[in-house]
Amino acid sequence: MTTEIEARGTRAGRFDPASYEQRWRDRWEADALYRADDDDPRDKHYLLTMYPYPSGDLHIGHWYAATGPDIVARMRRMSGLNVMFPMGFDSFGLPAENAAIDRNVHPARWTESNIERMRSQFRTMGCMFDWSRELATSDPDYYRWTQWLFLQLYRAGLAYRAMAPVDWCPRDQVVLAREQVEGADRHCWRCGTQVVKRDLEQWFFRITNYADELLSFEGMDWPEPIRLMQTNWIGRSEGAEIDFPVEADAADPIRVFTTRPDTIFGATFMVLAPEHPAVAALTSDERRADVEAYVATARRETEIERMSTEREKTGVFIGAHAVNPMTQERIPIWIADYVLPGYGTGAIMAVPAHDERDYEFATKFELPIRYVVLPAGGEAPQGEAFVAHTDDEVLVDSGEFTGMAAAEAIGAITRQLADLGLGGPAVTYKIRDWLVSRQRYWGAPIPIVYCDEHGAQPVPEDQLPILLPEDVDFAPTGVSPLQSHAEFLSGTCPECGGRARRETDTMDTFVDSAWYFLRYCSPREAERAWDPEAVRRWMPVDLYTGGAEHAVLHLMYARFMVKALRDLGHFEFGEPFVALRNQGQILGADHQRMSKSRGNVANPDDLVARYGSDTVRAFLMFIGPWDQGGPWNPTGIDGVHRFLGRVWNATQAAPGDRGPVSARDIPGIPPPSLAGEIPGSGGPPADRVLGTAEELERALRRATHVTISEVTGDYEAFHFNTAIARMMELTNAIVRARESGLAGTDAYAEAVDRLLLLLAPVAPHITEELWARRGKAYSIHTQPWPVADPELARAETLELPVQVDGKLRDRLVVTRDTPPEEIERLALASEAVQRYLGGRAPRRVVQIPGRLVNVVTPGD
RNA sequence: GGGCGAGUGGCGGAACGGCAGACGCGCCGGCCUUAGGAGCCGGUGUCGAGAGACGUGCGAGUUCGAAUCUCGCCUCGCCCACCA
Repeated sequence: MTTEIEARGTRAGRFDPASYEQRWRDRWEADALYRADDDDPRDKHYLLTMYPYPSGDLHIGHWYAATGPDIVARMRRMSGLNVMFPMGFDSFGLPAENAAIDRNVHPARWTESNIERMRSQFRTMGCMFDWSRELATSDPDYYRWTQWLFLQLYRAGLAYRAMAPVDWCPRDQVVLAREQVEGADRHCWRCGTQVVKRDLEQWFFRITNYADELLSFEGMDWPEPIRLMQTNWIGRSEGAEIDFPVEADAADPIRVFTTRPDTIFGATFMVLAPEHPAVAALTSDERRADVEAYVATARRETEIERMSTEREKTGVFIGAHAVNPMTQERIPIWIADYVLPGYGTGAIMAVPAHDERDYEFATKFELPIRYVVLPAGGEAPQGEAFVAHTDDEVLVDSGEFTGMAAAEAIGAITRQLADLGLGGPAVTYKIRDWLVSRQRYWGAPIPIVYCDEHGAQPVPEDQLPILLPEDVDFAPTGVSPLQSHAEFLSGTCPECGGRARRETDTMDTFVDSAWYFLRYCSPREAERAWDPEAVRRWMPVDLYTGGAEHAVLHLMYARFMVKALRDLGHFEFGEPFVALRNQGQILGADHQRMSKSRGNVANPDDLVARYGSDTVRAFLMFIGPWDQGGPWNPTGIDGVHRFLGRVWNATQAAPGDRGPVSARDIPGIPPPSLAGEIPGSGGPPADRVLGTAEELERALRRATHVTISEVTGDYEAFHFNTAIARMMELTNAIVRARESGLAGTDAYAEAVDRLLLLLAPVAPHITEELWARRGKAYSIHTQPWPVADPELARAETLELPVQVDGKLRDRLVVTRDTPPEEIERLALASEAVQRYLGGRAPRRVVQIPGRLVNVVTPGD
């Protein structure tokens, strides 16, 4: 059902989106209007928006996310670029398997039907997706190459297998990557269940090799918050590794990592992680029972309990001593779970005077606290650690280094330790290698077999893909359903040709998405993952858009993958995404994240059926800044629909159509009461004054060219809401112009044509329809982008605000070339200004040319 | 606890250090109508009859001039969180 907007005073047809939207989409499809041609001579432009998981239905958030980049893609194409804007589906993943368990439908069938539904919903949006490049990661033609990629990384030593304590989701029965464990309570990113630790043999990608390179964002136009999050996640710390000799005979020294080697004279004890390999050997007989009990407790604890800062420090003395290499002092060795096994060396020198955690521990267990760094001339604080790290700290009580500035001492002490062969400068990172094994069915099988004789062996590339069998049992048992599939399990060792057992884990779906942008370049390539020529042509992605929630997941994995493949010689570039923009998230009406379980998912289908696709697109882009998002509220969509209705009417005015006249509301025409007059001198009422026809046309052209300039800038900056506001203003000006009898003039035609071109990226259907109705050549979407003429955009008169002491008191209308002395004279002559000046001379008159005048009174 | 970001009418939101509230919703009044839940026209920050005064979370500061810059505080959101 369509709202009718009466076409007053015109012979235009009804504004009825249902009558043309589908028709134009069919035409674009038939003409392959949006297909990106590899051989196009124009400059390439690769614009990508993150592909969705095929969850079932396209919701309002998908529309919101896709419309923004679609607008930019369309504008850039009209600006003369050969734009590729592909779309596909991230179709491996757990929900498909859960659907299989819950509803007894095979994941493949469930995924296929979801893709089909979402593809058709996507098409109603009227985006310029190049569907000829569509891909789905669960397609064997795709995951064959995901497996191939695994083998490339394996051969390069970037994929390895290790026993590791891993985060395990007890509900989804699957291992998670560190990046997939969220929040203070350490819950699963997917289902929210608290994770537990498990020791398992797992496959890892060596992303830590690229930690330093991933810290560099040089030449990348990425949002600052994303860069910060990645930087913090990588967590580079510079400091020193220091060996502490152990008293026991024949024991190796214990190596610690510290960022504050300048505090070593205050190291009064050592703490090892309970898991530290030296613990068992160093523990004295009389302490062994306590130590073993503590280690066992620590092992049983969940990550949550262990990581809590609130919790009181615990630990035990292991009955051994080390020697502080600087003081030669004998210091006790403790174990405590606040020292983490996976970071640094898993052991610390404890400096309670200068570390809050060590301070708390020392206080509880009555260990000595010695201040060795203090503010210049300051005193040791009472009852707390001194952790500040500023420029004016000096060492005290530190032997030969006493009196040295702390910043300097860091280097000096590290050097001396290095000279003594007791360590040296070191760098550590928080980031861990990427755990890619998943004990699940619906993913790309890891292409490895295990031979009794030859161990883990890569599957030869010519045997790819390793296909997922269809006939499996989907009960969630904690092991992959593939483990009970005899036929799948049996493989052949490439070394000896003997029987080998297949790896049954599949790959994290983030492996799939770490390279899909490469596949889009040559999606039908049968013999290779990609055609190097096509990748050279299209990559890197010029502009990538998507949600900020992928800051440390997908976006970092994709960067890693590209750097690894570059180093393997597959291409030259080292970054996949030159520019990145994040859309905000559309929340449910209840301000919560939209989810089926909350029942707050807004579906656009009803709105599209009622208002048409263009109105929904324009409304979504109008509600606020695109990068901000917000709770979904369809109130106000009528206003946007009305706007398109006014466009419909205004653009179809026949010569001679006119209505009541009001020059007042055309932007650029100053209120006539002020024009050319001394302010305050009065004049005829605004709404009865007419400009001449020539003046009205000039004003309309000015409005047109100002709008071209502003809308172009707004689109480039992703400020779609203000761009639409500007087009609403131009539309209102055109409606007024028609009422003034301008329909049929060149200025009117120019305004209408430019408005349609500017609006085309936001509302592709109505603009195509109106373009055709105006007898213009198909398609509006291949027309050149309008360019503003600065000469026409410039107003010949200026309206200057006149302030007194910074407060607006009057306005001055002057011609552009009025000299400053004249402006000052007019300002001072103003009645309002005189009132505030009270006969006194101004202390000062500030003029910002073309902006305003501020008269400063002498004051009291 | 740390880092980042945001607080503007009844609502969504505008505003290179220079006219606060663009544009739209809603509301009020009018027109047109058998009718109006359509459409069109006008009004709409708050207080005040008015002139005018006051207004961008709170408090200071810089400036001729601050929603915008600086400092402190409050509230909300996101990310990280015993990372030595």
